[in-house]
Order: sequence, then structure tokens, then C-alpha cells
Amino acid sequence: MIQNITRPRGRPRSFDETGALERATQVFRSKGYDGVTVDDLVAGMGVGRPSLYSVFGDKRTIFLRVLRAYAETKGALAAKALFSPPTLRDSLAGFLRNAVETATEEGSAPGCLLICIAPLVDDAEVRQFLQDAVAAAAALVERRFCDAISAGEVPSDFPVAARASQVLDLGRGMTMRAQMGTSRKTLLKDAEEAADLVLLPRRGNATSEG
Amino acid sequence: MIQNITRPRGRPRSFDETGALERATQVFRSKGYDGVTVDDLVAGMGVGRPSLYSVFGDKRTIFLRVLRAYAETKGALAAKALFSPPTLRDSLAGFLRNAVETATEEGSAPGCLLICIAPLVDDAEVRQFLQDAVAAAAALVERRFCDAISAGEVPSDFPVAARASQVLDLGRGMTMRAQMGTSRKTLLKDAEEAADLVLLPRRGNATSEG
DNA sequence: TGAGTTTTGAACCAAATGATTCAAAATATC
DNA sequence: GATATTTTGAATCATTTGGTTCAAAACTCA
Repeated sequence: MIQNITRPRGRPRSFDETGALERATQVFRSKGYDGVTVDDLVAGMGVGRPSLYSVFGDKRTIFLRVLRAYAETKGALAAKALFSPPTLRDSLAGFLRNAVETATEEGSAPGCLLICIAPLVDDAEVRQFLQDAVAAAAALVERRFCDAISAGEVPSDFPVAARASQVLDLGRGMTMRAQMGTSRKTLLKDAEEAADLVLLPRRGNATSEG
Repeated sequence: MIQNITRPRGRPRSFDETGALERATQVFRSKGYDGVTVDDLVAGMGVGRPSLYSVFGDKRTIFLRVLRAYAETKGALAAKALFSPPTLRDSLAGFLRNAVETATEEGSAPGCLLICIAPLVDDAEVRQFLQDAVAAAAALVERRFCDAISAGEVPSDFPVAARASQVLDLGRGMTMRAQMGTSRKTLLKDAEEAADLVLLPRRGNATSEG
């Protein structure tokens, strides 16, 4: 097999770029944004100081890159959890379970970069990115509700926007609790109950009828 | 009327102690914990640097004091909102509206010290305080649900703990949205809808019957 | 008015932090 | 093996930050 990646000219790097970024994610997740120093990044990413600046830029630039990659990854997982299951209940439960899982994954500090950390960053670009990400998340959940209406799973007057916003709020709440130390086990159970709350049979609701 | 407060001996202070603490609250609410420098506090509180240290102590001490005072005040407001109205629905709506109002009050940065800021502080005492505060909040909502059971407003098998945790999660979610710029008007409407979500007539539920 | 007391502002100091420089190291190419 | 190229680690520098010192100011009390 032909190796079409020719090695670059000079001294090879002693670190893996994407790996270093993942470790940067952990640093920001555990210490927030303002709490992170360049020394923290140097130590956490395993990249020498001059290399860090020349390859990744300063703290703000690194954070923005980390944030975008994080949103990309978690957003894809969320979409998958939302659109894979056949029933709406399983979709919502899966979506919220997924949120709980990323908020309690081992090897990272509990919580979520997008929900717990980024909103505190005093930076216009971060704010704009967050606005867009939140809007995208809402749109995702709303679309799933609309699919459920089309499938006749819920009545056509189902309050899509309100319920989507509530699902996201419940997810945010559980994520904040994860950050404060609530166990994954507890939160996974709460995720199920939250999905039920939004969909449980109401008077005049077709959810589990027919 | 006899003035029983004898003026202290030396040079009078140029600042009001409780007023300065309130302004410190604003500083922390707008910049987080790690984002605040002593200079920020000096500027924000209107207290000279040596006075600040001698009267209030260092940043951590000030934050703890601010946090306790904040929790005291907001906790009392929350309890009032929760236990004043006669119906459970009005209690929950009032509780959530109150949360929205403190999260969007003018003159302060949007958000909540207890929900958005304090959880990121890497300090054992802060963590412990937060744990206790959260437990107290949950107990408050649960008690209101129990009262409603006693009053026959909801059936005796009403899932008190689960619903209380959901109410708090919804409040947390709305508070986070406040921090990210969602308007008070929007959030107040969402507070009503959240109260409805938790209590709206279900099949086999006595909520709005009788 | 003068002595005693407390607060204040300016200056000051040490430590932490952000960022760069530069020679040595590690590689490809000739 | 010599040269060119890139990365690296150590050292370095300026700035910010946390915290203290001290003389002057503002007050009470005798």
C-alpha cells in the first residue's frame, strides 16, 4: 500500500493535534473558561508552550475551536438519539439519556461545555455561537415532534414549540445537576420520567391511544 | 427619640457595608467567580483596597458571604411564592415566575448566582453550601406538593419527589436561558406553561376535577 | 485644642500569568 | 555526511493580579 501522506520536512511534532484538542476540552470542562490558565492548557494538552501558541493560538482561540468541535460531536449524537427510535417517547428518552450520559461521562468533569461553561464566557463570538447552537437544538426537537404529528403519534394541535422548549429546559436542569454531583444512575431515571412528563397521556391527548 | 447608636471612634467609613455587598453580588453575577479580580470588586463595591481586605476579607470570603446572603433572600422569596397562593397551580407558577424574575431583574446581569455561577466555583465550602441549598429547595417544593395532597388537590399517589425535581429542572433551564439572553416576557410565559405541564389534567388525575 | 482611634488612598511588593525569543534537537532532502 | 526545515524546551520579559504598608485624613473624646 502506497503511503500518500509524505512526512513533512522538519522535526516531527511530539503531540497529536486532535488528541491535544480533546484534552483541552477536558481542561475547560473541569475548570471553566476564566479558571483556565495557559499553564493549565500546556500541562493538560501535553504541548509545549511555544508549540501551543504557534499551532493553536491563544486561550480564546483554543476555546472557540474546542467549543465548535464539541458542539459538532454532541450535536450529532443528540440528533442520532432523537431520530433513530421509531416512537416519540423513545426519541425523547434517548435524547435526554444522551444528554445525561455526556454530562456524566467518565474521564471528564461532570457537566456540559455548552450548557455549564460557555454561557459564562464574556465574548461576542462565543455568545453568537451559543445562540445558534441553542436554536439548532430547539429546531431538532421541534422537528421530531412534527414527525410525530405526521405519524399520528400525537394530535396535530400538539404544542410543538412549548414542549420542545420544555424538553430542552429539563435537559439543561439535569445537566446542571450532573455538574453538581448527582449520579448518572439517578439522572438516567429522571431522563425517563422527564420524557414521560412531556408525553404522558393527558385528557384529550392521543399519545398512547389507538 | 433617643439615638442609641453611638458613632464609633475613628474616621467614619465612606461606604455602606450591606450596600457594598449588594454591589459585590452584581459583580459576581456579571463576571462569574474566576472572572472577577480584586480590582473588579474594588471598583464595583466602591470600597478602597485596604478597607476591602480589612472589612470583608479576600475574594473567596466575599463570595461566600454574598452567596449566603443571596440564598437567604432568594430562598425567602421562593418560599413566599410557593406557600402564599391557595392553589397548587398558582404556587408552582408563582415559584417559577419568581425564578424568572430574579434571573432577569434589571440592574443585574441575567442569570442566577446559585444556578449559573456558584456551581463552577472550585471550593469545598461552596460545593457543600450548594448541595444544602439545592436539597432545601427540593424539600420546599415537595412540601408544597404534600400540602396539595392533604388538601385533596392531587391524588395521594402523586409522584411528589419526581415532580419536584422536574419543577426545579424546568426552573434551572429557564434560568440558564435567561442568562443567555431570553427575554423576561418569553420566560414568564414559559413559567406558566411549565406549571401547567407538571399539573395539567391527566387521565386518572384529580387535578382540576371536583 | 489636643490626644487617641479608625479609615483611606497611594505606593509598593511578590507571585502568577500571557506571550515571545533562541539555541538545540530531530527530521527530510541533497 | 552536510544542509535546510520544523519543533522543542528553557529562559526570558512585560503585564496583571493578590495582598500589604504607611502616612495623611477624618472623626470622637477629654
